[in-house]
Amino acid sequence: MSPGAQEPRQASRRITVADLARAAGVSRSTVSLVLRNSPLVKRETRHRVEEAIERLGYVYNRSAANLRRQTSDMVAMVIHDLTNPFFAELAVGLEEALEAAGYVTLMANTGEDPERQRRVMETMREHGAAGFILCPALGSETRQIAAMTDWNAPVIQVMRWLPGAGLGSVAPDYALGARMAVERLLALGHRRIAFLGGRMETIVTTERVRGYRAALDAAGIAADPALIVPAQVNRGGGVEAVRRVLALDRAPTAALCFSDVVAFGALDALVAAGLRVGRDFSMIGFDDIAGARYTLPPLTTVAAYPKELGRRSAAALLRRIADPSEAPEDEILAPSLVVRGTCGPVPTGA
Amino acid sequence: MSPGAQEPRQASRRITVADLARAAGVSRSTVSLVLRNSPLVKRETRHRVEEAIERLGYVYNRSAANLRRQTSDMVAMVIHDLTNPFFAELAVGLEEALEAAGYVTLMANTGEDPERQRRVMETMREHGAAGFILCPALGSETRQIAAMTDWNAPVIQVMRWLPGAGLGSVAPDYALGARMAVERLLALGHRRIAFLGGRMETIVTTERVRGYRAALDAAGIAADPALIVPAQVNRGGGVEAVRRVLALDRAPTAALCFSDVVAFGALDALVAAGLRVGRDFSMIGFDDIAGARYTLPPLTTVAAYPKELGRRSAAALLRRIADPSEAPEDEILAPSLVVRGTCGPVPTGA
DNA sequence: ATTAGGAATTGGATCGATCCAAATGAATGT
DNA sequence: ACATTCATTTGGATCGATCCAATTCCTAAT
Repeated sequence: MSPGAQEPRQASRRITVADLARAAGVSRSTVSLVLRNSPLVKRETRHRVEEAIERLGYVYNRSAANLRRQTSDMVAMVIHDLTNPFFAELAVGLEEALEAAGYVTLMANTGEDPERQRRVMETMREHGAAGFILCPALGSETRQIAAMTDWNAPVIQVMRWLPGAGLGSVAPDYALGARMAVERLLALGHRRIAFLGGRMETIVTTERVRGYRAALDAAGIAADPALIVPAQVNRGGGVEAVRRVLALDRAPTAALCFSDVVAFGALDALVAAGLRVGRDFSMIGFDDIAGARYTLPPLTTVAAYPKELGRRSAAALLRRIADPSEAPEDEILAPSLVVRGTCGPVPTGA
Repeated sequence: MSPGAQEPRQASRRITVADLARAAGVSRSTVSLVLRNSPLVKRETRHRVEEAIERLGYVYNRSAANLRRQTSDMVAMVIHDLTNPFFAELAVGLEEALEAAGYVTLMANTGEDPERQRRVMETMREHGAAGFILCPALGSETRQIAAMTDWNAPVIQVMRWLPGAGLGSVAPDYALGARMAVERLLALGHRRIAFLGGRMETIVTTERVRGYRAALDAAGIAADPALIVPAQVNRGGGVEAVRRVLALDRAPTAALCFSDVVAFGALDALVAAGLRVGRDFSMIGFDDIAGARYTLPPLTTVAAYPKELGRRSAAALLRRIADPSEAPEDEILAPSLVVRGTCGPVPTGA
């Protein structure tokens, strides 16, 4: 290529309905009807317009259409941590359902920063998002979130929720899930059962601990505070928490982990300590993320169905968009216990 | 609440610049100047308008503004698998950088479906996305992707790329990373080194295998085809691949895994087989995702810096948006080897 | 030939903000 | 008092598609 022969980008004017109208010899109105698949247009006219669309390489402008129609086909998804596999799966289920319904997804990751959360939600509002799926960042102020009720776009909280925000939510029954898990361990004869990982500032943790306590209570066992070990919600947290409880005078024989990811770390730490998981020590995770079935032994866990949760929240949001007068609902999904290989009867020595 | 007392949602008309103008006793133009922080408006006028904004609860309409200005502040991010932690981290870095630059992110997960990919990209185009970040689904047709060059919005491919699409890309130097890893293993005395996981249909895999081969070649070692074991890119794949190579007549003493996630599974399988990783068997992962530092022993791996990759691709895209005449570039990031605990000298018995 | 009725099409106004050229206001200099 | 300059402000047109009421075109019935 000769020097300076840089092809200047042809800044050709955008093709609009007016251009199509001219090319097809009809009015803008007719073109618009064709674009929206109206049955009003004569077959032959439709063909002429479609031919023009093809020939001129027309691209429909959704923003312009939405402006005029006073509608929106964008939904905002505001998540606090997409690198958490649970949320990633949720996000995928959500996006899939929204796409199928003809919506596009505006995504933002807040990284647990309430200020960033406020900012991105404001921006998305200015973009005219038809609705919001929100997993609130830690430290979100109820007052601020509750103020969204008069944003005239519905909001659904997922996974976490702010009590009293009055917005509607979709989440698993954490307490029930934890209770089911602990009951299983109790049935296997375990009496010293730990709760590993999680942060007591989050409702997700407090709910799970509540279920854990309820199961012990029901069995007439006093919960030992030393066996409740909050820790980071990642592999490191699991390793750390296991080390902590194994150092105890009377170590537990079983544990419910805050999440599968924590359980992964816990598993590693137990193996490193020379314990055979499923025989010397029993363990249950929470979430049933995709990786859970591949640990060795495969992880017994409380399935929270993240993808399904995403689909449900999409459905709930779309319902509210379709009929805004409908009152916000709190949808609670029943978890189930997926029994794999990490649990066994309490060791005789213990 | 008495029956039928359902508060009808106040469908109050949207507040517009015209309303503000009326309320503040100025023209629409002046209001618009205030909204855009123009230095032209007198301080006192600005205050009056700002007061009106506050009082009426005005919400800026970005779509309308973008329509008139013939610009867009939306960027499309089309990813094939968000549940892969590597991509999740990449997505987070990307979104963070875009948000900081004042853009919002349109997100879609294609789940490796080229047809869905085509569909969502078309939709995002109709929404007027200013640019595209694309991690192409397996089986994407080069022809179709290459056609995006005249979409008049820049496209950057991340992680994967279609050779000859002429679009620009950002990716780590996979071959170099693999080569570095294998060279390390060679330096430790290993001679039978496996490559575990990956799918030969993806360029990511072929590039990594290329680097693996190059290192062996340079050391004068003939690559044994039996030691190259493609497998699913998840924990299960790692477990499977390890089982396969351990069953070999002459099992390897070390392995480079396609990714960290594969390495997680491989680690489990090695431990289950009674091998002490880092002593009896050496292993290197690829990616350095957040979980890599928490395995036991901590995983030695090739760092590909997913978050940084996200930031880089955002930067590259923004550059191209700012100056579309700039030619597409292929940006290749140097990986580095993060040495942790999974490698050691070749066992004497071997 | 005329009319009625449905099918198909259309022009002009509209959604909300911005651009542009032009007008107004205030302040200074002669 | 008048011209000149600079700082502010402004109406009307515009971005691209859609709505609406009204019109034109057909076909069939009288």
